[in-house]
Amino acid sequence: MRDIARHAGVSPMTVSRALREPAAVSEKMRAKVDAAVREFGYLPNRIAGSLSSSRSNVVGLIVPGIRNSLYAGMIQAVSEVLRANGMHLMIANSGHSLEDEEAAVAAFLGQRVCGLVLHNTTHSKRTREMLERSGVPVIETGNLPDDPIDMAVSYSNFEATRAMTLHLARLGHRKIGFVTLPLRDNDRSEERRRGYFAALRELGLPADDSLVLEAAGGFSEGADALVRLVNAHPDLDAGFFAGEVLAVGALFECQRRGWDVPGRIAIASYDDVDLLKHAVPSVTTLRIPRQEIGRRSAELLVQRLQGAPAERVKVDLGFEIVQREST
Amino acid sequence: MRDIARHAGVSPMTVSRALREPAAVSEKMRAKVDAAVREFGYLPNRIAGSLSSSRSNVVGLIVPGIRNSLYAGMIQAVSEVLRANGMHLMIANSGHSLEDEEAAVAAFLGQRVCGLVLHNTTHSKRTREMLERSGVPVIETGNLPDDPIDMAVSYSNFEATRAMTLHLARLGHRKIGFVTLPLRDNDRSEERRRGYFAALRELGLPADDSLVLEAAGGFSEGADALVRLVNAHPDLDAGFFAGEVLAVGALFECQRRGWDVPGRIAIASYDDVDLLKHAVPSVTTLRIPRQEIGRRSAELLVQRLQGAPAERVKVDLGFEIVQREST
DNA sequence: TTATAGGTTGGTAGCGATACCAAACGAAAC
DNA sequence: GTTTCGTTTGGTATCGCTACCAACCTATAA
Repeated sequence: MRDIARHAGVSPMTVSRALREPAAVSEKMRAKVDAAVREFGYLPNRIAGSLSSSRSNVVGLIVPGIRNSLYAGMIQAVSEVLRANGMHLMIANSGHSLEDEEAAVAAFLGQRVCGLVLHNTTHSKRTREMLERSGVPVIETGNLPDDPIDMAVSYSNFEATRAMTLHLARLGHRKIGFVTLPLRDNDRSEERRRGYFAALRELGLPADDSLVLEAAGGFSEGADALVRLVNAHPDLDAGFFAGEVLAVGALFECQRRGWDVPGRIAIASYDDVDLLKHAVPSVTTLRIPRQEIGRRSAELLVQRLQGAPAERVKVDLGFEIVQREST
Repeated sequence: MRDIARHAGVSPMTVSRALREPAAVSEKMRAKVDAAVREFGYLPNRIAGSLSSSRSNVVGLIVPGIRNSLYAGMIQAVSEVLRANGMHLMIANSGHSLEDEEAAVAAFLGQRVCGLVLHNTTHSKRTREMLERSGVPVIETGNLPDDPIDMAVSYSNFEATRAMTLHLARLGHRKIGFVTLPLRDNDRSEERRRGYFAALRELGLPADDSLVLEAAGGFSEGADALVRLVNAHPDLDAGFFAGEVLAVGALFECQRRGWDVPGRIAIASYDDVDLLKHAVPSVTTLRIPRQEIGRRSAELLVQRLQGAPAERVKVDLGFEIVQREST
């Protein structure tokens, strides 16, 4: 920057200003600076800028698994909002482990991110301490926390699962199996299980533990879970899968066995991905506004950074049941 | 850090060393520092560290679309290798536009990333200039570039498409349609198209332009493309889709119309995602080592940062044909 | 003409770490 | 006891930028 200033015949201060708030600098100066910047292809060092101003323009995002296409829409939305505001995104993987989350939070705070989005609402003690002490705006998402650290943007896993279970009963299904993703260290899965049982109780249906199966999230696991459920309960008339891959895996299994869906068994899924809409038959599911969650999260962060008061915000973006051919 | 030093009764220099290279500090000092660090929950400011040492531990990754699950495996692999080496990942979206890529590169260089991975091998003039001048290690991927900026890790889109087309012919298919993703600003798509025609020429089959259809990457677009191809060429006996979503969209369309696959028409896809393996029938496809590409890219960057000589490396990780039920 | 204000420009002092060299220390050799 | 060498510790300058305030314009009003 010193060089640019020299070559433009102005002070470094003027260069800095011309780049950050062009309006505060006379047209003549701005032209000189711009010319020199272009000539030398100068790129301001944001590291130095951040250190000096103790402001940064990087937001950290921690997701349980980058690989999971579920988060892709949310990540994209966050990324877009940030970019529109001249900010950047760093991503880390917590792999469903609270320790890894803690490490990622520490690393991000060390990088002095200006905001954090955590796809998780239960944290280790040290994670909460670090976050609270840092004063960095935090968004929690993935579930609606009882005691948010700062801000939360999500939907209720409990209500969503409950609603779909009631929906299946309304369609006449009496024996509804539920296949959940692993429950360990995962409050979302736990909430969903609770929602399922709450619905059964309301319906006066027997809340049989053997109707719930835990499965890792692959196609074969979905197929396998379906088969095990049907073997244990030959009168099963609906399967509700807490993940689109599980559901489609089960659907494929039905195709292989020649079982009519929904004639022999109905299949319902979680999350509205394109695949479910185009599958044959198309699959009934819960639409979770993933992108909207990402968008709102980023917007709340941006607002806070632009001076909005630091108040605990809790946004429930809801969900929707999408009835299709499979139920 | 000054505070920590005071409370530990040592100099700031010793704190800095105790944190970065514990071996260079006596046990006594290290213990004092560690105690103070723990007591105050001190997190070193990496921004200041980077500025001072003019080293950073952040790698930038630019992909055409975060949303596309294709890149997810690669991103995950990059992320894991970096984390294992104490580094971090920033992600940006180029949305298939060279201007957006240029903006992202400028932003990342401004952030003084220590390495860059670009999922693209054609760039704007200014992008190349910036990268070359910056001296930052760069990996290009997604295709094998003729004139790499620095390092390249990929496979050959041309060879892969050619090989699958030859494979379909070997299975007895004579009239093979090809559905490509949009060609604009996308050298990968262009290479694939070339590979397809090269195979037809080798086979002595007529290279009919109307056998190639351009389609955006959705399920309906795949279904639609299949229908249009069959209408134009009633004797079409195979469809090769340059994207798994397109292929499965076409497969679903066959199911809806009751067309036997591969009896009435064979379907081949690009990229080996789980969906293709579990679909009914399972789909023949090209296995592209996406994860391996991510892993190698990150490893090459890490090696370079650890002092490996700055030589132009070009790694071809190849591909594999996965023959399944659909052909 | 001088005072006053508003708008620009420049100088100086950090931001919080690390690089580099000098000082202090301790152990081994004489 | 002194010298010497190697290791550990500390001081100072600096990384490249921005915050803050002082100095300087130019124009308008008194």
